[in-house]
Amino acid sequence: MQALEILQQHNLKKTSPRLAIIEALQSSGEPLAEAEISIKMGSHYDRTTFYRSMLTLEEAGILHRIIVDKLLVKYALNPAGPTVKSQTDHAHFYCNQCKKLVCLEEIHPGPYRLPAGFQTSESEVIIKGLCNKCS
Amino acid sequence: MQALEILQQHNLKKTSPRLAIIEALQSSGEPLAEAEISIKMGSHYDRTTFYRSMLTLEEAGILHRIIVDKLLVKYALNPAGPTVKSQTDHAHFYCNQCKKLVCLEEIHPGPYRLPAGFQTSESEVIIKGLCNKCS
DNA sequence: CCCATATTTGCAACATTGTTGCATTTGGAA
DNA sequence: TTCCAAATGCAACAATGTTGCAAATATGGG
Repeated sequence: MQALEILQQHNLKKTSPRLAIIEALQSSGEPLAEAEISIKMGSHYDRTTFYRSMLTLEEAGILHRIIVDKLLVKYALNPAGPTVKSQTDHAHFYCNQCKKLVCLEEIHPGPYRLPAGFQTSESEVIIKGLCNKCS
Repeated sequence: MQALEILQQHNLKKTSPRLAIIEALQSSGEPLAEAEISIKMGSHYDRTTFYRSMLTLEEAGILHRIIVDKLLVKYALNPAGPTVKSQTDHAHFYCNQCKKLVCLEEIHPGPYRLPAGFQTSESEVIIKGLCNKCS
Protein backbone atom coordinates (compact mmCIF):
# COMPACT_ATOMS: atom_id res chain seq x y z
CA MET A 1 0.00 0.00 0.00
CA GLN A 2 1.12 3.53 -0.73
CA ALA A 3 2.27 5.75 2.14
CA LEU A 4 -0.41 8.28 1.23
CA GLU A 5 -3.15 5.69 1.53
CA ILE A 6 -1.86 4.52 4.89
CA LEU A 7 -2.13 8.01 6.34
CA GLN A 8 -5.53 8.52 4.77
CA GLN A 9 -6.83 5.28 6.28
CA HIS A 10 -5.89 6.47 9.76
CA ASN A 11 -7.22 10.02 9.31
CA LEU A 12 -3.80 11.55 9.68
CA LYS A 13 -2.62 14.62 7.83
CA LYS A 14 -0.47 13.74 4.85
CA THR A 15 2.61 15.74 5.71
CA SER A 16 5.96 15.27 4.05
CA PRO A 17 7.93 14.05 7.10
CA ARG A 18 5.36 11.32 7.74
CA LEU A 19 5.36 10.23 4.14
CA ALA A 20 9.15 10.18 4.05
CA ILE A 21 9.38 8.05 7.20
CA ILE A 22 6.90 5.48 5.94
CA GLU A 23 8.55 5.33 2.54
CA ALA A 24 11.98 4.91 4.11
CA LEU A 25 10.75 1.90 6.09
CA GLN A 26 8.94 0.47 3.08
CA SER A 27 11.93 0.77 0.79
CA SER A 28 14.19 -0.85 3.36
CA GLY A 29 11.99 -3.84 4.08
CA GLU A 30 13.40 -4.24 7.58
CA PRO A 31 13.22 -2.34 10.88
CA LEU A 32 15.50 0.68 11.01
CA ALA A 33 17.01 2.90 13.68
CA GLU A 34 16.56 6.67 13.69
CA ALA A 35 20.03 7.22 12.24
CA GLU A 36 19.28 4.88 9.36
CA ILE A 37 15.96 6.54 8.61
CA SER A 38 17.49 10.01 8.73
CA ILE A 39 20.03 9.03 6.08
CA LYS A 40 17.24 7.87 3.79
CA MET A 41 15.36 11.11 4.38
CA GLY A 42 18.22 13.31 3.22
CA SER A 43 19.00 16.86 4.24
CA HIS A 44 15.65 18.36 5.37
CA TYR A 45 15.74 16.27 8.50
CA ASP A 46 14.70 17.39 11.97
CA ARG A 47 15.05 15.10 14.97
CA THR A 48 12.18 16.60 16.93
CA THR A 49 9.81 16.17 14.03
CA PHE A 50 11.00 12.60 13.63
CA TYR A 51 10.24 11.68 17.24
CA ARG A 52 6.87 13.40 17.22
CA SER A 53 5.94 11.70 13.95
CA MET A 54 6.94 8.33 15.34
CA LEU A 55 4.70 8.88 18.37
CA THR A 56 1.75 9.71 16.12
CA LEU A 57 2.41 6.80 13.79
CA GLU A 58 2.83 4.38 16.68
CA GLU A 59 -0.38 5.50 18.38
CA ALA A 60 -2.20 5.05 15.08
CA GLY A 61 -0.91 1.47 14.87
CA ILE A 62 1.09 2.11 11.70
CA LEU A 63 4.41 1.04 13.19
CA HIS A 64 5.97 -0.22 16.40
CA ARG A 65 9.17 0.40 18.30
CA ILE A 66 11.64 -2.28 19.35
CA ILE A 67 14.20 -1.65 22.07
CA VAL A 68 17.18 -3.77 21.10
CA ASP A 69 19.70 -2.58 23.65
CA LYS A 70 20.43 0.31 25.97
CA LEU A 71 20.90 2.91 23.23
CA LEU A 72 19.67 0.99 20.21
CA VAL A 73 16.06 1.40 19.16
CA LYS A 74 14.53 0.28 15.86
CA TYR A 75 11.19 1.03 14.25
CA ALA A 76 9.15 -1.40 12.15
CA LEU A 77 6.08 -0.98 9.96
CA ASN A 78 3.10 -3.05 11.00
CA PRO A 79 1.36 -5.28 8.45
CA ALA A 80 -1.47 -3.49 6.64
CA GLY A 81 -5.08 -3.90 7.57
CA PRO A 82 -7.08 -3.23 10.73
CA THR A 83 -4.94 -3.12 13.87
CA VAL A 84 -4.81 -6.49 15.56
CA LYS A 85 -3.02 -7.05 18.85
CA SER A 86 -1.02 -9.96 17.49
CA GLN A 87 0.60 -7.65 14.96
CA THR A 88 2.76 -6.03 17.61
CA ASP A 89 2.63 -8.79 20.22
CA HIS A 90 5.41 -10.87 18.72
CA ALA A 91 9.05 -11.63 19.45
CA HIS A 92 12.02 -9.96 17.75
CA PHE A 93 15.35 -11.37 16.70
CA TYR A 94 18.53 -9.30 16.60
CA CYS A 95 21.61 -10.60 14.81
CA ASN A 96 24.73 -9.80 16.80
CA GLN A 97 26.83 -9.97 13.65
CA CYS A 98 24.99 -8.16 10.83
CA LYS A 99 23.05 -5.99 13.33
CA LYS A 100 19.77 -6.58 11.54
CA LEU A 101 16.48 -6.97 13.33
CA VAL A 102 13.74 -9.37 12.27
CA CYS A 103 10.13 -9.43 13.42
CA LEU A 104 9.25 -13.03 14.29
CA GLU A 105 5.54 -12.58 13.60
CA GLU A 106 4.81 -16.24 14.22
CA ILE A 107 6.21 -16.26 17.76
CA HIS A 108 3.69 -14.97 20.31
CA PRO A 109 5.26 -15.36 23.73
CA GLY A 110 3.38 -15.94 26.93
CA PRO A 111 1.10 -16.15 28.70
CA TYR A 112 3.41 -16.18 31.69
CA ARG A 113 2.59 -17.69 35.05
CA LEU A 114 3.11 -14.67 37.26
CA PRO A 115 3.01 -14.62 41.06
CA ALA A 116 -0.39 -13.91 42.61
CA GLY A 117 -1.62 -10.37 42.17
CA PHE A 118 0.48 -9.46 39.15
CA GLN A 119 -1.37 -8.28 36.04
CA THR A 120 0.20 -8.25 32.58
CA SER A 121 -0.58 -5.43 30.20
CA GLU A 122 2.16 -6.05 27.67
CA SER A 123 5.42 -7.92 27.23
CA GLU A 124 8.49 -7.66 25.06
CA VAL A 125 10.78 -10.46 23.96
CA ILE A 126 14.06 -9.93 22.20
CA ILE A 127 16.13 -12.91 21.13
CA LYS A 128 19.77 -12.31 20.18
CA GLY A 129 22.15 -14.52 18.28
CA LEU A 130 23.08 -15.23 14.67
CA CYS A 131 20.58 -14.96 11.83
CA ASN A 132 20.23 -17.47 9.00
CA LYS A 133 22.63 -15.54 6.78
CA CYS A 134 25.39 -15.15 9.38
CA SER A 135 25.38 -18.57 11.05
CA MET B 1 27.00 -11.81 52.26
CA GLN B 2 29.08 -8.70 52.82
CA ALA B 3 30.08 -6.58 49.84
CA LEU B 4 33.76 -7.06 50.74
CA GLU B 5 33.39 -10.83 50.61
CA ILE B 6 31.63 -10.69 47.25
CA LEU B 7 34.54 -8.82 45.68
CA GLN B 8 37.06 -11.12 47.33
CA GLN B 9 35.27 -14.21 45.98
CA HIS B 10 35.60 -12.89 42.44
CA ASN B 11 39.21 -11.75 42.78
CA LEU B 12 38.30 -8.11 42.25
CA LYS B 13 40.02 -5.20 43.96
CA LYS B 14 38.03 -3.94 46.91
CA THR B 15 37.70 -0.32 45.88
CA SER B 16 35.29 2.09 47.46
CA PRO B 17 33.09 2.76 44.41
CA ARG B 18 32.51 -0.98 43.93
CA LEU B 19 31.69 -1.47 47.59
CA ALA B 20 29.32 1.49 47.56
CA ILE B 21 27.47 0.19 44.48
CA ILE B 22 26.98 -3.28 45.91
CA GLU B 23 25.89 -1.90 49.27
CA ALA B 24 23.42 0.46 47.62
CA LEU B 25 21.80 -2.46 45.80
CA GLN B 26 21.83 -4.63 48.92
CA SER B 27 20.25 -1.98 51.12
CA SER B 28 17.54 -1.34 48.54
CA GLY B 29 16.57 -4.96 48.01
CA GLU B 30 15.35 -4.25 44.48
CA PRO B 31 16.90 -3.36 41.12
CA LEU B 32 17.85 0.29 40.80
CA ALA B 33 18.62 2.73 38.01
CA GLU B 34 21.86 4.71 37.87
CA ALA B 35 20.18 7.83 39.20
CA GLU B 36 18.84 5.93 42.21
CA ILE B 37 22.20 4.37 42.97
CA SER B 38 23.99 7.71 42.67
CA ILE B 39 21.70 9.22 45.29
CA LYS B 40 22.53 6.41 47.70
CA MET B 41 26.23 6.91 47.02
CA GLY B 42 26.19 10.57 48.00
CA SER B 43 28.53 13.29 46.83
CA HIS B 44 31.73 11.46 45.79
CA TYR B 45 30.02 10.17 42.71
CA ASP B 46 31.49 9.91 39.23
CA ARG B 47 29.43 8.63 36.30
CA THR B 48 32.37 7.21 34.36
CA THR B 49 33.52 5.22 37.34
CA PHE B 50 29.99 3.99 37.86
CA TYR B 51 29.69 2.65 34.30
CA ARG B 52 33.11 1.05 34.35
CA SER B 53 32.40 -0.56 37.71
CA MET B 54 29.11 -1.91 36.42
CA LEU B 55 30.86 -3.46 33.43
CA THR B 56 33.36 -5.16 35.72
CA LEU B 57 30.70 -6.36 38.15
CA GLU B 58 28.50 -7.63 35.35
CA GLU B 59 31.36 -9.54 33.69
CA ALA B 60 32.17 -11.11 37.05
CA GLY B 61 28.56 -12.28 37.36
CA ILE B 62 27.86 -10.19 40.45
CA LEU B 63 24.96 -8.30 38.91
CA HIS B 64 22.98 -7.99 35.70
CA ARG B 65 21.45 -5.18 33.70
CA ILE B 66 17.80 -4.95 32.68
CA ILE B 67 16.63 -2.66 29.89
CA VAL B 68 13.14 -1.59 30.90
CA ASP B 69 12.44 1.00 28.26
CA LYS B 70 14.21 3.28 25.82
CA LEU B 71 15.94 5.40 28.44
CA LEU B 72 15.34 3.36 31.56
CA VAL B 73 17.93 0.81 32.64
CA LYS B 74 18.07 -0.92 36.01
CA TYR B 75 20.75 -3.02 37.67
CA ALA B 76 20.13 -6.03 39.92
CA LEU B 77 22.40 -8.08 42.17
CA ASN B 78 22.60 -11.75 41.27
CA PRO B 79 21.95 -14.39 43.94
CA ALA B 80 25.13 -15.43 45.76
CA GLY B 81 27.07 -18.54 44.93
CA PRO B 82 28.79 -19.80 41.78
CA THR B 83 27.53 -18.20 38.60
CA VAL B 84 24.78 -20.28 37.01
CA LYS B 85 23.22 -19.35 33.71
CA SER B 86 19.70 -19.53 35.08
CA GLN B 87 20.51 -16.72 37.50
CA THR B 88 20.41 -14.13 34.76
CA ASP B 89 18.31 -16.05 32.26
CA HIS B 90 14.98 -15.11 33.77
CA ALA B 91 12.10 -12.76 32.99
CA HIS B 92 11.58 -9.34 34.58
CA PHE B 93 8.42 -7.56 35.61
CA TYR B 94 8.05 -3.79 35.57
CA CYS B 95 5.14 -2.13 37.35
CA ASN B 96 3.78 0.73 35.26
CA GLN B 97 2.39 2.39 38.38
CA CYS B 98 5.00 2.20 41.17
CA LYS B 99 7.86 1.93 38.61
CA LYS B 100 9.50 -0.92 40.49
CA LEU B 101 11.21 -3.81 38.78
CA VAL B 102 11.07 -7.41 39.99
CA CYS B 103 13.24 -10.32 38.92
CA LEU B 104 10.98 -13.28 38.19
CA GLU B 105 13.65 -15.86 38.96
CA GLU B 106 11.25 -18.75 38.47
CA ILE B 107 10.29 -17.81 34.91
CA HIS B 108 12.83 -19.07 32.37
CA PRO B 109 11.49 -18.21 28.94
CA GLY B 110 12.17 -20.18 25.81
CA PRO B 111 13.37 -22.16 24.07
CA TYR B 112 11.85 -20.49 21.04
CA ARG B 113 11.13 -22.22 17.75
CA LEU B 114 13.11 -20.01 15.42
CA PRO B 115 13.11 -20.18 11.61
CA ALA B 116 15.76 -22.46 10.08
CA GLY B 117 19.30 -21.19 10.41
CA PHE B 118 18.76 -18.89 13.37
CA GLN B 119 20.92 -19.48 16.46
CA THR B 120 20.03 -18.10 19.88
CA SER B 121 22.76 -16.87 22.17
CA GLU B 122 20.61 -15.02 24.68
CA SER B 123 17.13 -13.62 25.14
CA GLU B 124 15.44 -10.97 27.25
CA VAL B 125 11.85 -10.87 28.42
CA ILE B 126 10.25 -7.90 30.10
CA ILE B 127 6.65 -8.09 31.23
CA LYS B 128 4.86 -4.86 32.09
CA GLY B 129 1.68 -4.30 34.02
CA LEU B 130 0.61 -3.86 37.63
CA CYS B 131 2.44 -5.55 40.51
CA ASN B 132 0.75 -7.27 43.44
CA LYS B 133 0.78 -4.09 45.53
CA CYS B 134 -0.66 -1.82 42.85
CA SER B 135 -3.36 -4.02 41.31
C1' DC C 1 -10.29 29.01 -5.24
C1' DC C 2 -9.30 31.37 -1.03
C1' DC C 3 -9.52 31.99 3.80
C1' DA C 4 -9.45 30.65 8.72
C1' DT C 5 -7.64 27.77 12.04
C1' DA C 6 -6.03 23.90 14.33
C1' DT C 7 -2.30 20.91 13.52
C1' DT C 8 2.30 20.18 12.47
C1' DT C 9 6.82 21.50 11.59
C1' DG C 10 11.43 23.27 12.58
C1' DC C 11 14.64 25.45 15.61
C1' DA C 12 17.03 26.13 20.05
C1' DA C 13 17.94 24.49 24.28
C1' DC C 14 18.10 20.92 27.43
C1' DA C 15 17.91 16.02 29.75
C1' DT C 16 19.48 11.28 30.23
C1' DT C 17 22.41 7.40 29.31
C1' DG C 18 26.70 5.99 27.99
C1' DT C 19 31.79 6.23 26.04
C1' DT C 20 36.75 7.70 25.32
C1' DG C 21 41.27 9.71 26.48
C1' DC C 22 44.39 10.76 29.89
C1' DA C 23 46.57 12.15 34.19
C1' DT C 24 46.33 10.88 39.03
C1' DT C 25 45.50 7.77 42.73
C1' DT C 26 45.36 3.42 44.97
C1' DG C 27 45.04 -1.65 46.10
C1' DG C 28 47.85 -5.35 46.81
C1' DA C 29 51.95 -7.98 46.34
C1' DA C 30 57.08 -8.40 46.63
C1' DT D 1 57.89 0.38 52.26
C1' DT D 2 58.16 0.49 47.52
C1' DC D 3 56.46 -0.41 43.12
C1' DC D 4 53.22 -1.12 39.32
C1' DA D 5 49.22 -2.57 37.13
C1' DA D 6 44.63 -1.49 37.80
C1' DA D 7 41.16 1.66 38.93
C1' DT D 8 39.57 6.27 39.68
C1' DG D 9 38.15 10.96 38.47
C1' DC D 10 37.85 14.66 35.25
C1' DA D 11 36.84 16.75 30.72
C1' DA D 12 34.96 16.20 26.52
C1' DC D 13 32.03 13.96 23.52
C1' DA D 14 28.25 10.85 21.39
C1' DA D 15 23.48 9.05 20.85
C1' DT D 16 18.69 9.12 21.98
C1' DG D 17 14.92 11.67 23.38
C1' DT D 18 12.01 15.87 25.29
C1' DT D 19 10.09 20.69 25.88
C1' DG D 20 8.83 25.46 24.57
C1' DC D 21 7.64 28.41 21.05
C1' DA D 22 7.28 30.84 16.60
C1' DA D 23 6.55 29.90 11.71
C1' DA D 24 4.60 27.05 8.16
C1' DT D 25 1.01 24.03 6.30
C1' DA D 26 -2.87 20.79 5.65
C1' DT D 27 -7.54 20.80 5.25
C1' DG D 28 -12.46 21.96 5.79
C1' DG D 29 -15.95 25.70 4.94
C1' DG D 30 -17.48 29.56 2.36
